[in-house]
Amino acid sequence: MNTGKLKRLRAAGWKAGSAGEFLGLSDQEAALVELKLALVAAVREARRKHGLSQTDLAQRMRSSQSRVAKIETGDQSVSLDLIVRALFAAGATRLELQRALSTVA
Amino acid sequence: MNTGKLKRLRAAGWKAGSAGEFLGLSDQEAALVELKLALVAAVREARRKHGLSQTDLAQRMRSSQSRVAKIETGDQSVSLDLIVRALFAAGATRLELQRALSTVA
DNA sequence: GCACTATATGTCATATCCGACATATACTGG
DNA sequence: CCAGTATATGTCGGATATGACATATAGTGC
Repeated sequence: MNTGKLKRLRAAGWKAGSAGEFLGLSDQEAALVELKLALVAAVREARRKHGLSQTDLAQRMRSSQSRVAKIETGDQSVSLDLIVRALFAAGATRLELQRALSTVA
Repeated sequence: MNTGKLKRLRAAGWKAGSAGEFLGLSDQEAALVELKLALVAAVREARRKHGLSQTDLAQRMRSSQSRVAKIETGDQSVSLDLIVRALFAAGATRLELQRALSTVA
């Protein structure tokens, strides 16, 4: 077996670390979830701003109405990629994307 | 009759089925690719800034060195979700993420 | 009540992504 | 040269996300 690799991994450890640096994975995942929620809100806003229905947006993304609904309701099966694609397809600009990120708690 | 909606669409320059829609999709995809590349650069920057090797970062993300390498080389198998998770795991703040987005062409 | 539109929810086959592993390259200090 | 470290690339089985479809709910105009 490859114990050498394990040793190297252990030796490498978690560098750059004061105690506070030892952030749990859950914190990172919480940040990602909050980020997604902020963008999801931006999608709905951008879509309505441009007078599009979910079906309209779905066509622009080459997706389906049900998937757009899942995007906007924060369904856990929806990736960040899809959210951002929806945002652009809904006519949001990069600046609006940045602005949406500012609203993250 | 729901002509109000059509008016709003036209006013916003969003006629369904127009040539602009065709171009729109490739523009949207180009925007997503550029966005990913900007974040990928930010990952490498944040990782080095905190003195982490790819293996270190992989441990923090509960991933593998090879996947981190793929993230940083812009491998097409890497999702935006994973890039952002890497960014946070590398110790980047939400502000740094926003700043990275500002560098998109 | 009925037809129409918009949005939400559940399911499913398949497409895409993931971690892991092997391995390659390159750079470093004995 | 050799051993150790860092990064890159190819592959693969299993995990997750996707579009599509059916269907549900709710609102509007007739």
